[in-house]
Amino acid sequence: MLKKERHDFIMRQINLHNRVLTSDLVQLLNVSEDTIRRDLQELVDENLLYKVHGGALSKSYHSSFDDSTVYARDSKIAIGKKAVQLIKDGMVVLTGGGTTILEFVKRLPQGLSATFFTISPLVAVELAKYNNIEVILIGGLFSKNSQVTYGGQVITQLSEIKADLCLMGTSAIHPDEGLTDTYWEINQLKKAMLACAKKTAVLCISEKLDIALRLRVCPIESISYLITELEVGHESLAGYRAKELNIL
Amino acid sequence: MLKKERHDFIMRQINLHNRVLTSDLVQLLNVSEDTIRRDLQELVDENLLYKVHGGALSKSYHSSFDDSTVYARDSKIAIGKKAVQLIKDGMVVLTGGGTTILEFVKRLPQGLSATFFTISPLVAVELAKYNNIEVILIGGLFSKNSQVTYGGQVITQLSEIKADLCLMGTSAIHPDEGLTDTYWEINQLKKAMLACAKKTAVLCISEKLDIALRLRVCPIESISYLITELEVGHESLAGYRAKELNIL
DNA sequence: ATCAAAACTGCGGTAATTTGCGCGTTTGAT
DNA sequence: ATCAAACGCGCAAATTACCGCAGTTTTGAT
Repeated sequence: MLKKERHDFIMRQINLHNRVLTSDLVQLLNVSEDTIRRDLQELVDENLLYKVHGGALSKSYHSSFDDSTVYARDSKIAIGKKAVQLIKDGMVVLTGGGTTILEFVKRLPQGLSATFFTISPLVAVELAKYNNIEVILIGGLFSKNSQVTYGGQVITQLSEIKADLCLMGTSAIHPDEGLTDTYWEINQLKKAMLACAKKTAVLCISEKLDIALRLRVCPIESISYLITELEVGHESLAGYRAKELNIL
Repeated sequence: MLKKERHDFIMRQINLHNRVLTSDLVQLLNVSEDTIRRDLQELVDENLLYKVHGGALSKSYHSSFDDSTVYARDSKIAIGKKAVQLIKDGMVVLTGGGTTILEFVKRLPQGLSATFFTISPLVAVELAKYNNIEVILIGGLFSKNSQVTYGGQVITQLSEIKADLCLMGTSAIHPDEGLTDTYWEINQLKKAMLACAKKTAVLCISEKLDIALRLRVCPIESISYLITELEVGHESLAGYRAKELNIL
């Protein structure tokens, strides 16, 4: 393999995953560590990436402030990490959109082999960074507010899917009222998503607990897992524990 | 064997494999290394390939790996501005993906009222910033390389659309060979896109001119507009002017 | 057809690039 | 504090690139 090809390969990995480990590159490209280190140094000289102990990082990754402006990001990261535990090799997963789901996707293990359906373009782009994940983006009208696809076409396509697990963010959850939402279309969408998955996990930062909105998506019993940033035994979750859904 | 024959042979290898090793060419063509090196140098002078230590790489191959900093961004912005002129209120537009298309979208007038179909999640997200544009994202398998949806489902959905204009980026364009591409799936996709639009505009930075890859998408006659960053009268476009497509 | 100029090719010698390895140093986690 | 992993530096071997030269072929004009 020519040096230029290695450089291109490395840059591709960087653009795809925002980071790369020296040891991984050694295996993937089948050259010595020294060569990789020299390659990385040359790419640094060309101002194309940052080098760190153990590998390299994307330049744009650091300069993009997108992440830091995410509301309650720490909570969402914690939720994302917990949600990752539910994912096993070979699973068919359906996800919604939203910043919480996005944090979850970013924390999936590199080698994971699975199939993901999603209605969120941003989630799809993030999922595409994993080599062994097949990504199917469900198309339809694109919602400017929620940044997900919706409408009849989406619901029709959902009805043809059978997923092992559905992961969705939430607008509001309440022990008695269950999942609720404000917009009719989103409401319909969530119902369709629930219907096509064996199990459903709801990702929910604690401040959205105990709230009920106008439109009912489903009763609390339809949910398999509730994932918040709180400890499992936290008192705020008492009302949900009584409903015998799994709390993570 | 004549020099011209060697050059053709080398270019064929390049278009086929995107790369070629000097040592291989020495064996295949049964000439000295110096001759090969001189051949490669001449092809570089003709702007047909990149020479690297140990061999040469295809130009289009190289540009298909976009750097994190958008490659040739200024050119793409210029192309985007020209493409905007083709868009009128009420139009139904179909777009592909890629950084050039993205620059085009960013330069649409704010008040524009139109319907956009797209196979690119990133384009969809960008289009969603316009209040009066209806965005329909065409769903399907998501390509990790091209960052667009593809596959049978996409093609089926495309067949149900009738668009006024199709805007697509390009891997390579050639006066005689027309539009060509390297990947089968993308090739099929582009054919389907062409088929469902009344007119097609190809957005193409000048360095992708006069290149032919393995798979044929369509002859030059199927294209309505060719948009490059060059002036309309630029000499590089002479071969295309003869084909009576509109050059912007 | 003939001859000179230009182009092409291979060869020898030299310079530059690339790569892997050894080895002492630095780094980061426990 | 300690230790393994990661790092950087210099060196040597191998490969590749470059330069000038000479022999051969092609070109083009008479």
